[in-house]
This record gives sequence, structure tokens and C-alpha cells, in this order.
Amino acid sequence: MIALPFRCLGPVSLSPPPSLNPAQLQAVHHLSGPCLVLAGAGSGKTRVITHKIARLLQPGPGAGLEARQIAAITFTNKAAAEMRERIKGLVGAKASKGLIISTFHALGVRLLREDGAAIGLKPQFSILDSDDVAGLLRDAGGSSDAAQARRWQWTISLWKNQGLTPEQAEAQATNDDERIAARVMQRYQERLAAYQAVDFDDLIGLPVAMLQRDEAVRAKWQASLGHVLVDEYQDTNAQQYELLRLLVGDGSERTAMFTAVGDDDQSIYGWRGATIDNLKRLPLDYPKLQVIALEQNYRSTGNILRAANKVIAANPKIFEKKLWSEHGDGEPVCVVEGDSEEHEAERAVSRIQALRAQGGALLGSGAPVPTDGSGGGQGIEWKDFAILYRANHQSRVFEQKLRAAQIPYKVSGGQSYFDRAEIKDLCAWLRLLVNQDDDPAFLRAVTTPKRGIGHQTLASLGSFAGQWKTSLYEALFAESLGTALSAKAVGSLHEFGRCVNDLEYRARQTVGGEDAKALLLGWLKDIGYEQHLHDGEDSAKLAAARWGNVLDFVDWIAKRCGGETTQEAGTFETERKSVLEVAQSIAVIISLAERGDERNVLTLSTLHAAKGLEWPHVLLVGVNEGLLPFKLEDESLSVEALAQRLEEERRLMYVGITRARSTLAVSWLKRRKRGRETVAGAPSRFITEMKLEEERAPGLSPRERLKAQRDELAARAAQALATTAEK
DNA sequence: CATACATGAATTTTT
DNA sequence: TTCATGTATG
Repeated sequence: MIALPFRCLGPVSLSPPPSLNPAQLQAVHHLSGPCLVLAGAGSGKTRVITHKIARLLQPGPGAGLEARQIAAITFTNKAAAEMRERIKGLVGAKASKGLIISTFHALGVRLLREDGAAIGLKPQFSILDSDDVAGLLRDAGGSSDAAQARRWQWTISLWKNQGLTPEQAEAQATNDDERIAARVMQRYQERLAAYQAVDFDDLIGLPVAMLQRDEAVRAKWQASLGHVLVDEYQDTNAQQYELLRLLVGDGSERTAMFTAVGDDDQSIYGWRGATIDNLKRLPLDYPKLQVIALEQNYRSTGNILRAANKVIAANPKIFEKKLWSEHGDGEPVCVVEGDSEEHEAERAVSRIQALRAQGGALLGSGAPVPTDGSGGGQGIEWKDFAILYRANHQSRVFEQKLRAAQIPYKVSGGQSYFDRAEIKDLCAWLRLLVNQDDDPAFLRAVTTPKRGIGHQTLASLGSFAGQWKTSLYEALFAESLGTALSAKAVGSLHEFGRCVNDLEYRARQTVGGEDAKALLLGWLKDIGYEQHLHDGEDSAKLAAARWGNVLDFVDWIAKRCGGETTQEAGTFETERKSVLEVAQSIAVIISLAERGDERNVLTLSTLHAAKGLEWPHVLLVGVNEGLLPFKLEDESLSVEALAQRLEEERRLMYVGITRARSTLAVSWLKRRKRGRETVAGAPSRFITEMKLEEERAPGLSPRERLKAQRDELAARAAQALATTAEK
């Protein structure tokens, strides 16, 4: 390790300087063609996106666009919301009004709501969540095995992400399982069409199909968009690539204007369909593509960055990129051994307490983060710490030890508010109001609360509806229903139907927050939902907590109906919406409320969930062979597939390291529990790689070594491109 | 139809 | 060790 002759003393600003660096400027001002920005960790990629949007709004060749002509696409609602805030801060609320800042999926919804008719979709189609899909698949596959349904769901989702139809999937199936899954997919698709419902993958796939098929619609969207910016480009899947291509044109029809921002070294979602091919293809599909690398890191100390670079160096690269920083070395990366999970957690807690006691005074460039006035200056706060691990279950021991030490914490990626049964119940009702043909929603709503309609009745209703090829709701009102069901059952069903009908009418009429709240509360009282919660829970306390969630949810919906003039950074939320309108977008806006509270607590998170975040002090735990990298042995995978997995695991480690600003501790277990037994643990190969001296090629000067590396990588890139070109 | 008990399986996650 | 699913019983 090359030590710098000086150490940063005292507070240093770890945030990017007010002006953009040359590479960032180049990315912002390249307007004459498509642009790929390879943004290393902590290199200020969001700044580039926001500044580029600001630039596009100003006059000039390739710019001077209206806000509505600019689309910035992200993967999560959270990222979209943050982006919106940042842009608002940069150009002001007025100028940013009309900008399309949304997730891929929300953009898909927009395309489909507007033009879905072109492919036979009603504008009020419903969006199924993961549970609905699983249920539907179980149904379509005639299986009662939920695990099987999940496996189908997984496979089918991956197929859809690749743009495969059931027929194509069946044709390329290599075993019986896949053939069966393909046939289940076929039936599943039929049902979706019958219900006028789409799943999350369809929100990408259907717009792609629509734009491919309908030239007029395609022309309309291409003309309406002047520039598309894509964040986290390395996470795109094949269909998302296609969508982008269709939106910006293929480069021959008109000049494709887009800016893709991503980091191939942070591609950690291959397992859910993201493909790095999208990066390799880009220069081939768009010969005029300008590639710009952002290599200056504004986040971490030199020691942390070197560790990150050493780990990632073992991966083949498409584009060469090496992070550097102007910060001092800082503290060395600390590698710790734990005798057991408990011991590791205890040591982590001690470290955290020790760091906090030192208050950053002993940390070279451990710049104190600006406190929010509470901690009194120099102190390190709980929110400055994060403990990162590979798998969710690893959080448990740490939770125990943190609680024992009275350290406040939050677990990211725990059970989501919207996964809770009571919230899903209400969502099912709302979805049913929007689209009465949404059978999964119907089934959930009709049985919550219990209203004397059981399995028997629903099975009969189901087969009746199947016979007449109608939705369950439509079947309710069929004259001949009495022939299939008892009078009592028909009575209860009609009662339910009237209830939905009535509520739908009122939800359409009710506009504004106050009225919306009254409507929703009145309805909950009518259906006896609070009682239902108490019946279903033996602890009154738990039932009350659930009811509290329900009330929060009601407030949340009401807020979205508008009415109150909330003044926020100069904007007035004056648009008043009906309850029904809010319900329409429920599936998409739902995770907006997921924005975590900004309490001063330590973070426990998986490495995946930590991407895009940063903390002054990071502890990477359970860095063992078998955990990180995750078990690579006894897989029925090809050598190539295994190598790819290892590369992704390495990127995961890289992501983990680069989350840290001032200090990083990496710990591994000498013995770890696996199931019931305890087995010997070995440190991850990544720890070895991280500690490896840089002089792997003795006799070469650093410059020569770098050049050799570059040459090798360039050769690899050329080969990678050639391979892609063959396909 | 709902509850209680036993048995088995255990990455990563967003929309 | 926990969680979730399946079966048996009231």
C-alpha cells in the first residue's frame, strides 16, 4: 500500500465540489448524440443526470426542450422521488413541472393507459401484485402446491423479461419442467387477458409489443420525447432495453437522444433478468455513442477505494475504469475474525461503541458528518453506521446484540407495510372498484371480512363464470345464477355486489381529502373491518396495531385525494382527485410511502438493498466462503454460468466496500452455523483479494502495469463485442 | 371451517 | 432457529 506523505486532519468536505469535474461536464454537455456514462461508485452520477436535465431545458442545439419532452427513468419509486427533489432544487419547482420522472414500470403504465387500446387493453386494466400472480398461476397450472407456483412465477417472469411468448418458451425449453411451465404460462396469459389484468413484467413487455406493432403510436411517443435519461442502466433487462430503443428510435430513423448512466461493476441483479449485454450492445446499436467514464470518487478514503479496486480487478471488464480520489488514505480497512455469529455480532457492537466514543477524533479523514444539531458537533451518530450482510436472516444476531447494547437500529428490507394482510385487503377492495373484472381482487374482497360466502360458493361461482367466459363479478348478476347456486348463496353474493357497486359510485363522486376519509371510514364501518381484525387476532393489542395501520392507510389515500394545500418547497398541491382516481394508480404509487423515516438509527441491510446508499462507517459481516460468494459448489450449472455468478458476487462485495466513507471493517466467521450443525468457516476469497499486494507483476512500474492491464482488458472488450456481434 | 401441531426447508428484490 | 405449509381434529 502506498502511503501518502500526509494525512487529512480535521474536517474535510467529502461531498462533491459545487462545480462539475471535466468528465461530468462532458457528459452533461454532450447533446449531439447518444451518451453512455460509466459512473463509478460515488462519482456523482445523480449530479450528472440532474445537471443534464437542467442543460436540456436551456436553449441550444440538441437542447431547448420542453419539460414534458424529457424523461428520466429509474428503477425504484424512491429513486424517482429523490431525483425529482434534486431537480426541483436545481432548476426550481416551476421549471421542473411536467418532467417525466418515473420508474420503467410507471412509464409503462402511462403508455398503456394512454394507448393500450392499440393492443386490446382497456384503459382501466388492473395491475396484479406478486401474490395475485402466484394464486393465478396455481389456478392456471391446476396445482395446489404454492412452492411450485412460485417456481413457475419465477421462470415465467424471466421469460417475459426476455420478451418470450409462451410458444417461444416452449420451443426453447430444455426439460419437462420448462415445457410444463410454458404451458402454464399460456393459460396464465389467457386468464390475464380475460381479467383485463397485467403483471409487473407486462408493464414493460406490453408497451414494447404495442410500440413494435403500432407504427402510429410509436411515432407519437418518439415525437413527444426529446431526450430520455436512464439511471442504473446496468440493471436493465432485455425488455427494458427494447423499450428504450423503441422510445428513442433505432438511430437510423432519427437521431437517438438518450443518456444511459450506469456502472457495470455494480451490476448485481443478473439473477432477476438484468443483463450486462445491454452495455455491450449499446456501442453496436448506436455507433455514434459517446462513452464517458466518471472515475473520480467523492465518497471514500483512499484505503477503502484501493480495497474496492483490488477486489473488482479480478473481474473481466467491458470498459476500463479505475476509481481514484483526492481524499487522504484514512484508516486502513480492518479485517476481523469472529468465533461464531454471536461473537462476530459482539465484536461489531464493540467496534461501533468504540468508534462513537472516539467521536471521529482519531479518524484521519473521518470527516464528521454534519449533524442535524442534535448531537452537538463532532460526535458520530447512530445513523452514521451500517452493518451489511449477504442474506436477510443474518440480521437476527445483530438485532439481538444491538438491542442488548441499547443501540437503536432499523432493518431495511424487512416486511413492508404494504405486504401486511390488512393493507392488502383494502387494496383488493380498491382494485375491485377500479376494475370489476379483476378476479383475484374479487376473491380477496369477497372473503374479507367473512360474509357467509365460503369455498363452496366461490368454487361454484368460479365454474359458472368459467362456463360463460365472464368475470366473477359479472357472473354475480347473471339471471341463470340461481340454477348453479342456492338461493342463500345468491342472496349473499348479490348483497356483496350491491356493496361494491354502491362504493364504486361513491368513490367516483368523492373528491378531496376530507370527504375521501369520511367515505373510507364509513365503508370500513359498514363492512365491519375493525371487528374482523379483532376476530382474526387473539391478542387485542395486535389487532389494535393492525387497525392503526388501516387508519394510516386511509389517511394516506385521503392525502392523495388532495384538497389541503400543503406548501412544500414552493409548490402547492392543489390538484383534487377522486378516490377512484387514486385507487387507479394504487399499485404503482404504493411504494412511494415506503420512504423510510430519517430517524437517527443504525442501519442493518443486505448488500443488495444497500446499493446507492452510503454511510461514514460500514461493517461488512459474514464475509465467508459460501456466504459471500454465496455457495458456488454442487450446482447443476455450467462452468461458464458459475463463473458469471462468481463475478456477480464479486461485484456485490465491491458494492459493499464502496458504501463506506471513512471506515470499513470486514469480518468473517471461523465457525458458522449451517442448519442444525456448526461447520468450520473460511474467509471469503474476496478478503484475500482485498489484502493482496498490488505488485502482482514484479519488475513493472505502476504505469507499465496499468498499461498491461488496459491492453488485456481492451482485448477482452473487443472479444466481448465480437461475441455479441455474432448473435 | 378454523385451530393446533408436526414436519420440512432455509439468497439476493423491485415493480 | 425460525417460518411456512400440510394434516388432523374439534
